[in-house]
Amino acid sequence: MQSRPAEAADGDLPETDATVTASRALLGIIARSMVPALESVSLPQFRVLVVLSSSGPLRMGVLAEKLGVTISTFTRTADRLVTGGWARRESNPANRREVLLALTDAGRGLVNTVTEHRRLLIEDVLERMAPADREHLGVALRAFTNAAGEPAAADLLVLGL
Amino acid sequence: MQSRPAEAADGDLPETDATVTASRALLGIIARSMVPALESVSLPQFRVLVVLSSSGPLRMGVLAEKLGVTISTFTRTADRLVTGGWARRESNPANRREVLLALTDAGRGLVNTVTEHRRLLIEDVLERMAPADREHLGVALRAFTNAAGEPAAADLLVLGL
DNA sequence: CACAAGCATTGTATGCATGCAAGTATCGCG
DNA sequence: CGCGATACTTGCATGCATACAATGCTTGTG
Repeated sequence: MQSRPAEAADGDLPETDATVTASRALLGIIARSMVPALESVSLPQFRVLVVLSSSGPLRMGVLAEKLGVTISTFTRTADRLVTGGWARRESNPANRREVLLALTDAGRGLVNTVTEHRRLLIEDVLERMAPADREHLGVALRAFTNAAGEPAAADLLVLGL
Repeated sequence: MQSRPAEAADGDLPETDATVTASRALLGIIARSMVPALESVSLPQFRVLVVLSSSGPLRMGVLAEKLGVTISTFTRTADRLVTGGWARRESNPANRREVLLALTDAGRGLVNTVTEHRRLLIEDVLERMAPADREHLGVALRAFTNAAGEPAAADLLVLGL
């Protein structure tokens, strides 16, 4: 019934457990940082805001593609974001059949709030660590990130960021 | 437009960036590990399975409470899980107005698959790190987890685990 | 035993996400 | 200039999540 720490299988590294556990802590932080935003917009909607905030205005079709939904689906999502005041439709003067979706200040603010909140929470934890541990963590995490490679953007979007 | 690494505010620790970045890598892993499961059940449904897998059978009301939804909402969710073969309703002989929800083997298997997949992905990354970095990571992550404290179960549930 | 309290399911209704198919406006090429 | 291709939007339909109110058993207590 319980999730025992696995009977130390063959290839098991002793660090695996620590990492799995830490990932839960980190997840808790990430989740907590998103709660306020999710009271304003849905997860799929928030994903759109995140994408826009790191890319700038994009065409409807491109966004639909990035999010892995059909264009028609995305049209409604965009409708809701626009209605909510989080995003704005802009027409491209150079090609009037294209519609660009852009963040409003409110939309950008929502994403920034989450990002900053998350930073604060993480910093909070770091500040409670011994300086030596903290330094080691910095070095080791860089190595970890390196070894992990770029998380496919699509993967991250599964969970909304 | 871009998410600049913040203009090195006052209290900023140099490790914050590394941690934020690593958290993205970790999130990518977690997300990827869940993708297969999410093709079978929805996120809210998966959360139920996760809770059950670490607690054993629970009463409907308790589960609804844990998930932060009304009992009526949860009844339907349970319906879907039962229909899908992931969970089973059991009546408590000792108190026949109570209904327990329990994982089926399929349900337990689904959760285990995700957990194991996640472990594998993490181990994969760790194996690509220099042994020294890996050791440091282990030590430092334990300290991090410690400093972070137990992530409130409710927080974790926001993202489905 | 009768009745209030406890526990879950059902009826009803809303909103979001999603997709297929049809419709509309615009562009670009011949 | 006209017609096929592009880029979105709309109509229509489904499924999930959600909640409030009403209903139906069960328990426990007086």
